[in-house]
Amino acid sequence: MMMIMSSAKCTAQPPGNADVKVTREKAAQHRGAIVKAAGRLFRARGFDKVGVAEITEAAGLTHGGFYGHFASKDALAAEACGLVFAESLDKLAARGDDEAALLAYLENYLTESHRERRDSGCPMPALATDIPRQDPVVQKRYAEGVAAFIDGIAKRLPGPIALLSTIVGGMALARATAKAAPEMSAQILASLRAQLTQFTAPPRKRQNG
Amino acid sequence: MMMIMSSAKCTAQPPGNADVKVTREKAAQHRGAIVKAAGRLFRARGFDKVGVAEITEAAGLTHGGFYGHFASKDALAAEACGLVFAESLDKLAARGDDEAALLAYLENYLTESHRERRDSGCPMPALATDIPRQDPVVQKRYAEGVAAFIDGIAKRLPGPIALLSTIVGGMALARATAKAAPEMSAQILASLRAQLTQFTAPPRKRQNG
DNA sequence: TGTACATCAGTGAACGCGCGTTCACTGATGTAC
DNA sequence: TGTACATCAGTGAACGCGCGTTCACTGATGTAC
Repeated sequence: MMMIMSSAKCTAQPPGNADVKVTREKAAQHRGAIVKAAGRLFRARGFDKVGVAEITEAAGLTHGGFYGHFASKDALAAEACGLVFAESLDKLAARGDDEAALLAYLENYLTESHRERRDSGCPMPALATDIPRQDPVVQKRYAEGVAAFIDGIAKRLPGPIALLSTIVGGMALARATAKAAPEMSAQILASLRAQLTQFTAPPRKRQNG
Repeated sequence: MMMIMSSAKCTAQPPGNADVKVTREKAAQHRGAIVKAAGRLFRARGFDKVGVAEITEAAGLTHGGFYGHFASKDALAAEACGLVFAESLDKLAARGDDEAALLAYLENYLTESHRERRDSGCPMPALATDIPRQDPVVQKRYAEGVAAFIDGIAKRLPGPIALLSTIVGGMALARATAKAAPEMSAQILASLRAQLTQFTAPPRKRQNG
């Protein structure tokens, strides 16, 4: 209204960034950066509260190119889910194959530090209640991750399912109550840490799961 | 384009339902129906995946009148959170005050039936990972509910925090893996049910939480 | 090695949709007389 | 008890916003010769 302009696009100025195309190697790095950013953001806030634009921006890109890398947001979610489980399993593996290694892992798991780093922490309590509503491929990746954790624990201690349920539920509850009832939240973690030794006791009657 | 009509509203026909106003008692029932429907829908799909329109429709109303009952969707979420915890605590209380009552409650808790009835089941595994991102009042109601459950368990058995963490985490994991790995999901619940007797064993060394 | 051109990774505007919230309006309720 | 009117619970259209996805376009990459 103020300025009379043709409706043709303004072609005088280049569109901001000069590097619109990039090496294939660089493109692969971009793809990896998107998956990594998605892994952090999805854990931090859940699949549905993080947009494609925010993920690509966190990876240093714009959202338009996203669908050159992934068929859909769900496809990215599945890949990110696989990645974060693989990373978490690596953390456990890096500590060793024996009972002491697992206990060290669990001591670290049940801390306020882990509670606050939801974006880089264990994907199981971070994503658990979102999963049933996600794409089947995401659910598959999650279930594979849970199975791998059960196996990983079983290798080091008997009764892996009870142990996994306890730490996942404890962390979820500690996070859910951290702001409104910080003392109870800390008490949940402290209580579970103190009971870790019970899992190392020799098997009593049966050791299901 | 096809029909020439004035832009004035069509006043010839009454707007559908004749009963636009209603008894105060009826209005209070409507309010209760909204909270109840919200309690079910929020548990089933999470706070952010359920809209105000869907909730009011489930209560037999339209969305326009919602803000005559509640200041915001968050305010409803807080009230619904309080309601579903109160209902769940009542279910435990209804079974009695002793250890056997709690075990009966837990046996029922750790079932596929409860797993599938997320909308009417325990709010803790249904809402856990959503809570840290919700309104502070919602977080407060949730934390109060968790505290009440810990107290309710402690009244009947020692070690309430480990027990609560186990069942909440186990149910969350069972639900998250139910579709992609149904056998593992069932195994999680079966394993935890089988281990319930361990919680009744006389205290060994310490009984934190 | 040098050149000409096709490819294609990335950009940014745009689309359609659903959401939380607002608002003018309706007409039965409930009250003042 | 009867009447006249103010109240207010509920309706449905509309608003602004953010989202997932699409698309015309850009220009460096990488290849054919």
